[in-house]
This record gives sequence, structure tokens and C-alpha cells, in this order.
Amino acid sequence: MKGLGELERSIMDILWAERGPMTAREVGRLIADRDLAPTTVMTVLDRLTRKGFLTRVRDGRAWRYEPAASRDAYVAELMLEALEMTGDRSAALQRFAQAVSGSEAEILRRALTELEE
Amino acid sequence: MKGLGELERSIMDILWAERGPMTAREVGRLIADRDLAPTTVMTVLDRLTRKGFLTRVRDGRAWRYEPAASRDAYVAELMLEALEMTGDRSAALQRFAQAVSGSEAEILRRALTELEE
DNA sequence: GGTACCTCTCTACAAGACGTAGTACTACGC
DNA sequence: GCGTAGTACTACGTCTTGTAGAGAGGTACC
Repeated sequence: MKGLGELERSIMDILWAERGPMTAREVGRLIADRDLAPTTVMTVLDRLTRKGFLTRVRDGRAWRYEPAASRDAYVAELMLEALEMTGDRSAALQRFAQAVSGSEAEILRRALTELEE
Repeated sequence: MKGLGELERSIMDILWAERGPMTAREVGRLIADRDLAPTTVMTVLDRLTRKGFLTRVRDGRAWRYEPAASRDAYVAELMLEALEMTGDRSAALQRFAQAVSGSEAEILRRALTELEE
């Protein structure tokens, strides 16, 4: 999987936060703070689509963009990808377990317990 | 934390695999398959040092390079960084827990249990 | 029916990262 | 003193990313 640039991620964040597919214009309105040209937003949406992060469907003349996967799925995949990198997954997982905060450890523990059943 | 390029990672892999600090020449010998100029290896080692992935100490005229952190620590950090990205860490962690293989789930479970004590 | 407008696609360009390497200088062994 | 090893510095092509303009083809309004 490829990574995301800063603007790309801002735009993914917007699309992840909204429910339902959005047009470039709508996305553009939501990052108004950056004062980007409309074509800039379109270009980035297009790139994200080509990278597989978004899907799009026609809506009249315009495209409506939607995340191809949830943010959580993306994050989980990034984590797995990092994990792939090591020879000793066990050691990395132990490290990771030590590094997460207590409440997160609790969430993980619970998720793993549910899995067991 | 910044990512690593392909060659950078190959070189980190070598240094993570060997124990003890290595000179550029030694590293170069171990990636002989790529037929790189000696200066290429040096340049990359230098960049990795500047990025904080390596430390180096003098050995006569030469430098000896050594990973600043273990691969496991690096991987764990990447995983945490991915996790930082989401608003709903709990959802991402659940996804992750579901995605790891059974044996890895077991490792995680055990690591978390040890933590508890 | 002309004019303004919207959206798209294509193309472009600057900055930074990375792979790759040459050059020039220095120190060391023989 | 000469070859060799090692360094620092510089360079260059390619790819990615942020950013955007130009041009084409509809839409809509008056």
C-alpha cells in the first residue's frame, strides 16, 4: 500500500468523517481554510481514486467520491504492513503491547478474547 | 518518523541482522547483488544517520554504523504511528485484532496478560 | 442564441525524497 | 612517494506530492 501526503490525508479525513459520497466542490468547501483552487482538490481526489483509496460514481456532470475502505481498515492495514516488515513478529508484537496505553491494552485484550470464542 | 526507501531499508535490514557496528565497506559487501558504488552505500548510511536511524562511531579513519533502535522497536513505533492516525482507536484496534493470524493473536494475548501483572 | 458558469480532463511545475554515483581531499602502509 | 581506503561534498535523474492553469463540453439564465 502506498502512503498518503498531507493534503491527501486531509481530504481522506474529510471523506472518512462525512457519510455518503461527496463532490469535489463539497470537499473543497470543507477545507476552505487552505484556500485551494478547485482544480487542486479535483486533482487530489483523482489521484486518491487512482491509488485505490476512493471510488467514484457519476452524479450528473460531477463525480461523487467515497472512501474505498474505512479509516479503521486503513489503519489496521498499515499496522499489519509494519508488522510484515520484521522477521520476528513476536518481538515486535510484544513491543507494541508494551507501548500501547493501558486503556488500549484493555481494548485489545477484549477484542482478542472475543475472537477466541 | 520518516519512512524508508527501498535501498535504505535493505541497508537497515543488514544492520539489524548483524550484531555490532559495521563499516560502509562491510555493508557494501553484504549487498553485493546490487553492485552499488561504494559511495552510494556511504551516502545512504549518511542519510540514515541524519534521519536518526543509525548512530556511528569512529574506527580509525572509518565510521562504524549501528542501528539506533532495534527493528522491533521501529516496527512497534510504525504501528503506533498508524494508530495515532485514527480518531477511533478502539475500532482500529479491533480491526487489527481480527486481522492478525491466530498465532499472533496468541502472542499478543500473552504479552498483554504479562503486562497486567 | 449569447454569455456566464460549472465540472472535467490534461498538462505543468516546483520542492523534496531517494537511488545512484563522481570528484576531490586526506591519512596510512609499504 | 605511491597506491589504497575512507571521507565529505556535490550532482543528477526519477518519482511523489502540492498546487494550479488551460481548454473542452455541457447548463442555465436572460
